[in-house]
Amino acid sequence: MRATRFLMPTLRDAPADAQALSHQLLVRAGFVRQIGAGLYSYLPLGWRVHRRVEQIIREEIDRIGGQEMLMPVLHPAELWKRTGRYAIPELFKLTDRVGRELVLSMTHEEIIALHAAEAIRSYRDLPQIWYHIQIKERDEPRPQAGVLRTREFIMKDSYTLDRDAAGLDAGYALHEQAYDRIFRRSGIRFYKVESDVGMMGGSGAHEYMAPSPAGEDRVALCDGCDYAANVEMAVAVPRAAEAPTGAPLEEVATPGVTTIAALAAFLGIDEALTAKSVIVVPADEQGGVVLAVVRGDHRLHDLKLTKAIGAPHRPATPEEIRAAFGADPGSIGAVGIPDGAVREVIVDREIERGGYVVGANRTDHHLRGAELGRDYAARVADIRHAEDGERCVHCGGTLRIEPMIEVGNIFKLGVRYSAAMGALFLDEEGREQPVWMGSYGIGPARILASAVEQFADDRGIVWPQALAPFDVWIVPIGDDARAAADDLERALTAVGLDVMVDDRDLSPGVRFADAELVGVPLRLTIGKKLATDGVIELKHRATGEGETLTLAAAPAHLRALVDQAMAW
RNA sequence: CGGGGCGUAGCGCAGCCUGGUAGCGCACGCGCUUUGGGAGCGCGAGGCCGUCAGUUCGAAUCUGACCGCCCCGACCA
Repeated sequence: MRATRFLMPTLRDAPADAQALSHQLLVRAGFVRQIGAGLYSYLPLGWRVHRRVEQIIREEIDRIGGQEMLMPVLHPAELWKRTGRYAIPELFKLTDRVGRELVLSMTHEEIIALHAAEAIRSYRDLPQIWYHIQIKERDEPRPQAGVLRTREFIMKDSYTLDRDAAGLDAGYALHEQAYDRIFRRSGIRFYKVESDVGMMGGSGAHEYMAPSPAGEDRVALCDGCDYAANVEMAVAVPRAAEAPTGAPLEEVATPGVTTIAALAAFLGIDEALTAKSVIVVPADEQGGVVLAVVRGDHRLHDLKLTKAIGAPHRPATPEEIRAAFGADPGSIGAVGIPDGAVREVIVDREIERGGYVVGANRTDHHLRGAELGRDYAARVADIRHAEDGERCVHCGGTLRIEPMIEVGNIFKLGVRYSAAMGALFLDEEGREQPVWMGSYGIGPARILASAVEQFADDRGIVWPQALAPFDVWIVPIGDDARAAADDLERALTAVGLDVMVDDRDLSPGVRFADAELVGVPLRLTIGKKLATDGVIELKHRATGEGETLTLAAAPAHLRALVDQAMAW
């Protein structure tokens, strides 16, 4: 490929609205261009990388027996109504000219189940692994960080179809193997972490996470063992608090004290000896408010509480709190709640035992020594936020919490979709059974962006060899070098390398800078030393190290370097 | 959806407060020079100043509405 004929609009300055490093560099280096909020075109450089990622994924899903197919983006709305997903706010909905309702799909469980309903008749037809690499549409409330969170993106999604839970486990395990190979081959740093199965149920899920400051997820990692979990799931041992039991319940006046910090200061005690009450209003038909209680120095985790309640929720307003408890916010507690004031009390398991200072449900008063069981009843659940620096429940090591980009996920769906769509088969006893499904996603653009985030330096992108848009970038300097560059390009192409020759009539400095910005791993400079010493120069983008070699030696040497860089 | 910010040439920005013929850097075209780390000189092209409506003799500039984009939060099955 010749730079003079290649669309590669590099910029000296990044657009002002690009925040994430990957966003800035991908635009600056000419890989992508923004069309609208969360909408991007991939220019030739970007698309080359994307296709390399896709190809790795394709090879590895094929290796575990996946069958590639292609399903439409536009679906009849009726299918989504059947599975109850039509109400998802992120689902794009539209009508055609005669008023038929359609959706732009965000995943393909419905279609897969539909095909299964038609094609799978017997246990003899199972198992199956079907996948495609297709555009997905999501009406994101807030697209951000360049290509990391977009409204339209390409996703590999595969689906396993099995006769029972054991079969699903096997299909899941195959995907664990495939995903491990995919991310290792991509060259990015990643973790496999425990993840929430979400409101849709399901029996198990993991996410594949690439550490990056631009990541939207938070993952707890143990330095002593391989425990890794999304904070939505993470459990940790908090710092110990000596909350004595057996003391009588005692009311204390706490005038003007409405925060935990003020309460602890007023009483001269550790915040960990208090209990924090949070009142929320679930968004379901049942009505009423829920009182959630965590230790005073802990944070409530919204998603954990959502799971505990079984519905999303919002904070109660001060008026709602006064109406239910007859006391101001800041003096609310689980002891002595007026009859019918709440539909449920949920306390975090860290304060299941011990006596704590709680709100007295009387403005400007608290209670000392409140104990679960003796003084009040509640359901116990894990609803607190695990914190950086807390100890691992498995090994006692130290947990740290890092931002990460979700690059893939694997999910045991069970029979939810197959049952809704009538994907049934006959087992060996002739009984009708629903197909057991799993779904497995990967976002190639996120792998691409993660690589930029993880390896870029102050000169630009540094691609892992496996993802680079070109393997080799040749900079010929001087007229004599042009012919040599042509010969070298042919020779390198002949050994299977992707080669860019920067034949632009620009100063060497500009071309070196562009080569570094674009991030191709190997750069060859053809200059004066060819005439004087018969050699050209090779420079490694990642390390900056250089060496010289002869034209004749270049093809075999570079081929070996590329192979070595992609070995794993 | 709540809060904040920004829309002027391909990119980065100034001009707006205080209304009067739209500018700078980079990039781009032509010529000459230059050729191992973002070259020099000269000439040149490129803008419905987001849109619409007001105010005014006159609007990039003042007012209003709308649209778009970014950030924080909410949301993200």
